[in-house]
Amino acid sequence: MSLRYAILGLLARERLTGYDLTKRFDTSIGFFWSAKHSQIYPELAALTKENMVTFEVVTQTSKPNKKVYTITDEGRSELARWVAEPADKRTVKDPLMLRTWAIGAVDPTLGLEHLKASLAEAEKRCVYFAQLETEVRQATEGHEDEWHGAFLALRMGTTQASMYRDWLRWAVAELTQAKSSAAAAKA
Amino acid sequence: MSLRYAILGLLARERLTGYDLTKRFDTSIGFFWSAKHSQIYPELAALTKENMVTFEVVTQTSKPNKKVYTITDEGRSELARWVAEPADKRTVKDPLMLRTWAIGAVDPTLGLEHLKASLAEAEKRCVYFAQLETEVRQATEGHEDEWHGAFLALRMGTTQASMYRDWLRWAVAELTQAKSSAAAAKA
DNA sequence: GCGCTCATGTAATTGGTTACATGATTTG
DNA sequence: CAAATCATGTAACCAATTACATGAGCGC
Repeated sequence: MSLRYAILGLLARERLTGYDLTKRFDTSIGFFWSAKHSQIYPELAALTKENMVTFEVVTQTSKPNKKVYTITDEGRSELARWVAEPADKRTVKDPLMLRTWAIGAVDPTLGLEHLKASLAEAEKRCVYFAQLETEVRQATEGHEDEWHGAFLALRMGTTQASMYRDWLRWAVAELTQAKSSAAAAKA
Repeated sequence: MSLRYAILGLLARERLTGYDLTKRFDTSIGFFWSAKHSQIYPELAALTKENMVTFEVVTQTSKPNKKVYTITDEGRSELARWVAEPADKRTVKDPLMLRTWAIGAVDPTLGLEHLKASLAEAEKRCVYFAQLETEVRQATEGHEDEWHGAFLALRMGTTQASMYRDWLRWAVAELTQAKSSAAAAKA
């Protein structure tokens, strides 16, 4: 039941289409909440039925028509009510960590290439978050209060990304060393 | 389909019951993979049918009987095959971050108490991970190779926990300050 | 011509949580 | 005497992913 609040939270700041929302869940806020379009469209329909949001159809010529959603007062107060509630525990599903955890049980040198690939992605992610942070900061100048929570969350994203990158660097170095010393032991 | 590999990974190191596995998912490896007993028992039944694991019934007097599961050679090679595959992206669902992100859109001072409560939990988590790391390190002395991956993963857990705690400390300080300056502006 | 972006939806399936069900033993 | 621990399972429900479906315009 949190997806609807994620949507309301986004719509409380901007008027967006289902397609826009999907992109947000895929990029910026994706590091703490994600969803696919197949989940978003039905939820928007439900929110419309409950008068939490309304939409306006915008006809376009060179692109498909779209529905631009706006949060209602009712939606806004429902969001406020929810924000004040205690939060559930966070859940993480990290397949890379699961694999890393298991490698020792099988072959300590396995999967090093995949780890390197993940490191490359993690580096990109760091750059992305650094950019995002400065962008958002500039775009919201003069409205710091309103965006305070968003900054706090973004900071977490940036920190998390660089921590993950650092871990990967270290893990790659560790396993590379383990591999070479294993090779030396054989020779 | 990753749950089965999480189970196989655990069973590759120890012989465990469904109950034991549930506890593992709830504590140690819970920070990168979690599951409830209602998901674990059926999966163990499926793995047994596919000859990935076998079990032995241990009759107990003062406690209910239990089934101790052992990984088979087939299970072990299936695990090895899976470890070498590229990993899916990790997904995070963090309701606290979602709420924090939204607070500015409503009332920047809302939910501070919950954040403080989360901080208290985060502090405990840090202590727990620090303990776990030294425990595992001692328990596995002389088998460092076999446990290398587990250490790498554990390190991530410890780092993540302290990063999360640091963020919460900072966020609490930020919001406390914002609250007091808002009160001063009114007076 | 091939794939990408924009744009919205539904259907089928898998993954995961909550609740139901039972019961002896230990600890506060 | 109430609550937690040990121990296993099923059923109902909700959440989420993958696949199905459509279609115009744009860049390479």
